[in-house]
Amino acid sequence: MADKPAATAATQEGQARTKMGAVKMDDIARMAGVSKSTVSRALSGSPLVNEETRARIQALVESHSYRVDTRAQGLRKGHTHTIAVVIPLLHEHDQPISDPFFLELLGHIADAVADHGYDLLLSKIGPGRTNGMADLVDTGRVDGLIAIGQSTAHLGLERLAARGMPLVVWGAQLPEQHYVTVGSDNRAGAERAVAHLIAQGRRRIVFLGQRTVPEIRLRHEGYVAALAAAGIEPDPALDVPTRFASAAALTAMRSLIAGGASFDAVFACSDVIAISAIRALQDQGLKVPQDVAVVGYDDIQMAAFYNPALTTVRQDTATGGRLLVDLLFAQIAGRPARSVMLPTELVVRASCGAALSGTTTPGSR
Amino acid sequence: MADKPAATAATQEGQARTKMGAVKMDDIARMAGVSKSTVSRALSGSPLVNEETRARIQALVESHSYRVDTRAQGLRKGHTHTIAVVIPLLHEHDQPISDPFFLELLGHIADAVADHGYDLLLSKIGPGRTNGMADLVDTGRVDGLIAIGQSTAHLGLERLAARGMPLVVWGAQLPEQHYVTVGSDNRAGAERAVAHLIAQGRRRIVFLGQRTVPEIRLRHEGYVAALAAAGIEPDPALDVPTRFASAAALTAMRSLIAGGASFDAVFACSDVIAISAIRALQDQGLKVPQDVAVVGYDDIQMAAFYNPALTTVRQDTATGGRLLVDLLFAQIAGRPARSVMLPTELVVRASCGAALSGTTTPGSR
DNA sequence: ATGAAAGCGCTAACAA
DNA sequence: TTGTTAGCGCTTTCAT
Repeated sequence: MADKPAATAATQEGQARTKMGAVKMDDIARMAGVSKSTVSRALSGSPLVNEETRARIQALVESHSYRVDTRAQGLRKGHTHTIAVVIPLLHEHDQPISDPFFLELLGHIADAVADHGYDLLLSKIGPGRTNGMADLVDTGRVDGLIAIGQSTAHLGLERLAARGMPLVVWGAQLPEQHYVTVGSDNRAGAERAVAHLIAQGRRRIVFLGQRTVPEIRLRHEGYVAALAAAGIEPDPALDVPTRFASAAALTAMRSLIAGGASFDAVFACSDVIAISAIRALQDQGLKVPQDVAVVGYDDIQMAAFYNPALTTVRQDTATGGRLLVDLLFAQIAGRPARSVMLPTELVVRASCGAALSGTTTPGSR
Repeated sequence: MADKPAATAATQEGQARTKMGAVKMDDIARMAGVSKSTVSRALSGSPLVNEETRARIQALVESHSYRVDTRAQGLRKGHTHTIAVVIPLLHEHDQPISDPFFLELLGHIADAVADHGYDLLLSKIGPGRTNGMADLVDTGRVDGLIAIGQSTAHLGLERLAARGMPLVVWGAQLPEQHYVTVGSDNRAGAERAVAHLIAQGRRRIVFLGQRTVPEIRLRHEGYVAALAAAGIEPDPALDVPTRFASAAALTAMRSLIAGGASFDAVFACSDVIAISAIRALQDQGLKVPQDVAVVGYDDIQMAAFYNPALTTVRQDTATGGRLLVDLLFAQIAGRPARSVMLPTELVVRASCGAALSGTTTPGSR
């Protein structure tokens, strides 16, 4: 590890940097026999620079693999070319949760951000400290914020938006809300899923999810609406709160079963929760979907591969992620941005006990 | 959304910013009746500043919620206080994969980075373009790099390390390698798992994973070693390459079955792959573990909740993530850093058909 | 078509 | 203990 660099160093004649002392715009200028300003212009594609000069500069830039210092550039131009993604739920109870849904969404956001030529800062700021989010832009680290899940931060988010901070959040669209959200139609998605369960002849349907989260509250409304449409009175005993982690869901389901509750279906507020619930049911010798039908939410990749394959409400993370980013850039550019509610799709597979002839298996369609 | 800010604005007397025009250090200095330098000193906890002055400055800073501009600070001090995490596999074939293992590791890295008071830049640079990684630090965007999975970028990573760039990669420890890695003992982990399968009486064991990835190659070595120890000759027909995505694994497994291969166990190179494989087996009416025993790798949270619960080789993402970060900071500080190989643990659950009396179910221990 | 000079917001000598 | 003066590396008037 000692001589290799030296050897390489001897190769290039200019040898800009061996380890430190990166080449700067001034250096390129000197070598090209022009001024800093000209180099700057050449690099930013200004038309007021001689083609020949530009070529000479380009060559130098290449051969020395010079890159403009974005930090200095940003300081001068007043922006950062990076946006932050904040995932409150990433640190539920100081333990990273690992819901695949987040990574899927994050992946799409990363793509979209990169397409705009921006960098992405991932922040672990919790929902409690929205001023932490504000700092991110106040200290000139990012140009805007994307929050995934409003969680309990609603008020804080309102404050940020009121301050004119570029901000888009993935989550529920609340009444009287002043910040921009992108999210699926939680109410309709849940209603549709529960209606489907009812159509299968299920009547005692468990609601598995924590209603303190705005999106979950909307899903609960959909649940209630579907029941109402069928003339069913919601039973409080079947309203089971649980966090998004597998273990929490398992525990919740187990104690429901232990409590002797009677039910024939479960509407779980995420696929991860659904999977844990199924596990708990099977452990007790209950068959899914025969004894208990289960529907999840999200349609994470693994949903199709579980056994039984999971019926679930698909959230379109691809267009969601892109929209999140587009709306943020609109705000940064000073253009108006309006909240968007994405339609959901009920993906019927085996776990809900629907027309088994049509069981959707991955790859089979 | 129009009058709220105005109302709030009237509340605070100083009213630093309504929307733009963030307050700067100069402003605080003027208000405090001191110079910029004094403010700078006060804020950085310098001992050469009068306590009373410091208090006055602090008060102003609070009331105007002033934050120093990290971009300017970094420009001056020569660092960025942010490090980049590059996940090559995040964009296999232009499609984001969503292996929970990555999120778990990423979460721990995020924690550790935050503990150091640094920011985390998430980059989608692919394994092919390691010069893209170099740019990240050359353009002054980050102080160092963490690559998750060396994938096919080995040579590029070597070059970066040779240039003296702070870099740590999660992956396999290759011979003659000049960059620092953190990773589990892939060879031993795989060997142990396969040996366990053999101990259950299985002899025809499928290897499910792509050997072009260094870590997978090591796992294959372990697989071969375990077979050899039992006097079993590896059958090339049972060496099934597959990418990390669920769909790819499903396809691979299906065509193996369709090809009429005979086998009684599967060693899958990730839990996601294992789950898809089980799905494929069950679709064909094969029982797991009775007909085919399956072992996975990673021990993602969901492994315990699958049906059957997955026997798997646990990789300790918590200490892995922390180590990755610690070693990177060591390099940044100019301290020496040595590669670390983490021990793995075989977590025996139902899918491998081991002593079923002891089936490990989540929460039951 | 190019150069000189003035900053972007901050820190770090060097003085006082 | 505090202020003054230079920059960090770049962009951008304003001249030429």
